[in-house]
Amino acid sequence: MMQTGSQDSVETGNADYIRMLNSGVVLSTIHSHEPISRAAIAKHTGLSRSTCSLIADDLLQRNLIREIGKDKSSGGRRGVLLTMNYDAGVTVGARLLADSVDCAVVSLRGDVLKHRSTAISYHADVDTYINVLCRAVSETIEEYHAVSPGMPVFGIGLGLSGLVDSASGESVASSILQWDHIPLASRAQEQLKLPVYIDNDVNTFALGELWFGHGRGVDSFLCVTVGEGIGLGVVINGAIYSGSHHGAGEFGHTRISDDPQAPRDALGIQGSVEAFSADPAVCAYLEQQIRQGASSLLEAQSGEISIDQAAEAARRGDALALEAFNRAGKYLGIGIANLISLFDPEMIILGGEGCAVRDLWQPAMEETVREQAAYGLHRRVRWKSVEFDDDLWVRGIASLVLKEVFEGRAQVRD
Amino acid sequence: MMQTGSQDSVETGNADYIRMLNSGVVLSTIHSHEPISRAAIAKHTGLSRSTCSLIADDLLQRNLIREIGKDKSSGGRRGVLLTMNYDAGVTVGARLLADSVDCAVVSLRGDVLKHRSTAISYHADVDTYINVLCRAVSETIEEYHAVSPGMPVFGIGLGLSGLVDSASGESVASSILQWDHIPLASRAQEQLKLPVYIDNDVNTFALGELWFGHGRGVDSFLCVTVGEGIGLGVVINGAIYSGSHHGAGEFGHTRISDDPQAPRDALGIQGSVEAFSADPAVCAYLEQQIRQGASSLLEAQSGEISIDQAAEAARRGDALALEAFNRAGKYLGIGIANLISLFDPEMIILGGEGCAVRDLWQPAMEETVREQAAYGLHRRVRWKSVEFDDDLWVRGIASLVLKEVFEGRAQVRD
DNA sequence: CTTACTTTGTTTGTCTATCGTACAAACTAA
DNA sequence: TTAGTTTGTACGATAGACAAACAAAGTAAG
Repeated sequence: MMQTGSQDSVETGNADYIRMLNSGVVLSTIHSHEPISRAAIAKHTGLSRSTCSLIADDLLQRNLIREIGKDKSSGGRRGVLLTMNYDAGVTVGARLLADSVDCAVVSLRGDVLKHRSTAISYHADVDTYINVLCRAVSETIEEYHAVSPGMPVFGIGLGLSGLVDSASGESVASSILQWDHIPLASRAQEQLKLPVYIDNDVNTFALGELWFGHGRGVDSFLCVTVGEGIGLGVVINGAIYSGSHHGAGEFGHTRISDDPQAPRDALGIQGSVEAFSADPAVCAYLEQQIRQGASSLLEAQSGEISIDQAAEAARRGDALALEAFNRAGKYLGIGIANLISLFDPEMIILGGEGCAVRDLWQPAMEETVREQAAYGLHRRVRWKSVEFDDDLWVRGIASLVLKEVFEGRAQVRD
Repeated sequence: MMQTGSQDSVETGNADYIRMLNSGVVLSTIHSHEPISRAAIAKHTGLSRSTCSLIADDLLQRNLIREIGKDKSSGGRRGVLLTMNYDAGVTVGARLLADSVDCAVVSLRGDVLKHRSTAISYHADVDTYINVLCRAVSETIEEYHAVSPGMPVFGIGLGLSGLVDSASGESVASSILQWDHIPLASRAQEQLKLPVYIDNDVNTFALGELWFGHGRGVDSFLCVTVGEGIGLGVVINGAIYSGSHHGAGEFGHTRISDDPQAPRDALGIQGSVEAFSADPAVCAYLEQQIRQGASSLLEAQSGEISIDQAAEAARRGDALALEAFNRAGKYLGIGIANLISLFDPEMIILGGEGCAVRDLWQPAMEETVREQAAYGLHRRVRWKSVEFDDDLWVRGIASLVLKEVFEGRAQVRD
């Protein structure tokens, strides 16, 4: 044999494949309907009772699920209830930020068991950053193991902003960390001696919602995050969509204004959603208005205004601050209405740091969406929002590992 | 049995499913690499030679493929070459427009064999429209059968603008035909006694490109059509994406301007791509500028200006007309740059009636995209465009039927 | 022309996963 | 106690994929 041939990357089926497929279906049915009996799984999935039994036995042997007591009777023999085996081990999620690493141990239930933040000097070089990152992860695991000794760790998830090639484990481009084609996953894996998975942080946020949050059982939805930037995680057919070059979901950099005076975002793009509605944009707008003589509680402020100060002023009734948040909401609404027109999602989930002040911008956002969405599609969208919580970020990132575990690729010891 | 149970719509696998899957893979390998031998198919797909042989025999028996002579020898026994059996039958595609029906017989190769347009009185009621439509289809088939008697017709595809539920065969909402929840497919099927499939016309355009055009073998791409409106067909993972409520791809109605003076589109949305860049928008802009006293070759024009007149003036060097097309291109560029940021497609295909004057707006469009796309993602997009041709629309619509045939759901007689 | 070597397509036997049916166990209600 | 349900398992049938063996058909060298 000279060469294996040019193997197109098409998915073909065989007995193994079909078992993997059905196994995954059974597992996710248990995950989303637990506790549930074998017979009920059969009804839900359309698989035969015998097949479900065989698969369940297999999952029990692999220690991925557990039997816990019996169901109520529905007229006959009581079913044996199955649940995920959430105590089989834990996962780790770490969020890579410009000046710190947020690291957490997360249970298979999605509970954050240990969470710590480690400072990193701004613009540290790549080697230093990776070293500090790995030490932070190791120490977090050690601290956790001091309390729960011997608990297996399935793997480490890393989340960062920018373009990330999750398949190859490479950070392709990151505006915050200034990284360019860094083989992050393999380098971290070398040091940590555990499987490492990486992805864009907004994608992982969406993944967390898909596994644990509002997105459970929802086929396609969008996660819009508001904060330092504006992010978008796209879930289509129950899977993250990241485009052909890992660049899908750059919602913050889409333009919604043709005004030559419009502000610019971090990438220098003018009139983008981020340039109007991200936290820094709100602050910059306020500073500019005050410089131009607008009256506000904040004008006493010397120099830069923080988003917290702006929110406080707005809550005290400051007209200028209220208008600044309104404006942000309005432009975010234009962008989100565009998303609805393009993706027609089943659900939109709002998240991110900016949700802490959601009450200040959401009304304006919703009004704009109502005015603008084509064919009234916005009325069919289910809206959800998550209270801001750092745990949600790391939980989502840890879900990267979870996906491997639950899809049967990770081996679970006793 | 009280009820069948709540059958989630998850895809489970069994022996039939896997054969269908592999059959489809083999067929599409033949389609994209024909003529090709059984052994070469095995190399391409990763399936074993014996499986490929069995599947090929099955396809031969079902008359979907043919053996045509032998391959050149590559050192040993010569392989038997297989191709699609393009002569097994034909399909029909009909495009439903406000005042006419475009109907064509299309070969399995994608060639348009017979094409005719039938006028329909503007705003005819639903019953009348469907009757005229069905008669137009029947007559087109008859005319074709007069030349090629006895050729089997696999089915009819119908394409129309607006929201279309292709699964249930319902036209949910159509701004052009003023239809609301019309069970179009079943009603046409009753009269025509042939399987009828329907979808949004831009989706079918994309489908045509996926099967026959630039999209062959491309995993995810976007089709942007410019004309009376601005449309978008989204292909993700080799399949049309139409959203949760059939509303995905309403690109024309996304907003790219916050100017309170911005024009409105057919749905009344202000500052949308369609309001700036569709053909009527270009004409309206010209008329407005002339009313305001701008000088132009077109000012002699009494009343309305057509897009053809505008194009002619531009080609003669008329500064105002040139600027009008430039402006349309610039705004389309903003919209397309947004699409790149959101979808990160492998390829973008430009089509539609407006492509007849593409030279007048494309440079401005491309320049805007270059300036604006985040992370330079636009450089990785492959650009294609199709010369405007009415045949492309009906070919795409007929592909709806083709999909059924090639995926093995339609039965092929001898 | 003969021989050695390749490649293709088919045949055969083995393996595995699903499914339907049958059946025992477990439970309810009359 | 009995009749009827529901659950979980066991067993045989079926179907698909695959590997290995094999015959057919070709090439190339001597």
